[in-house]
Amino acid sequence: MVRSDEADAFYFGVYSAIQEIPVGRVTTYGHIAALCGYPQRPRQVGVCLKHLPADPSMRHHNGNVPWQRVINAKGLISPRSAPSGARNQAETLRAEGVTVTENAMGELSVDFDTHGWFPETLPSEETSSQEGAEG
DNA sequence: ATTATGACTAACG
DNA sequence: ACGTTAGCCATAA
Repeated sequence: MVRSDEADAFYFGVYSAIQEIPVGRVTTYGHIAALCGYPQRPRQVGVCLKHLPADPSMRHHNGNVPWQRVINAKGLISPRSAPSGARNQAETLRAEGVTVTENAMGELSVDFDTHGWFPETLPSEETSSQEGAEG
């Protein structure tokens, strides 16, 4: 299933970057895209995730990609993953220690200041790692 | 081949 | 603060 070298590299980069997200942290589609060297293609990150199983509990796929730690730039869990996928995603995040709150409109929100993970580069690419929530 | 859609986001009004 | 517009491009029809 070789789409193209470039696309394949993008997929690989996306999955790799997501796997670098620590337990109890979340980041955004745009940030994953940027880490892969494609800051203008956050949508494609969503496309990559769509290829993964909808059930985060089974995570028996492609290299255990913890896609539940990827949310949108507004700090909300993308409600389109499945009929109740966002709900399921929220439960999985809570199991990892992430505080997920629900708005009056039923939107599932995560506080970036508490759980955000936005390194400038992949920790694996750095000789020394630094991280922390910024505000 | 083209048209439409979408797990997105920054910019603009 | 909120809706609209523009950019992106893999998938699906």
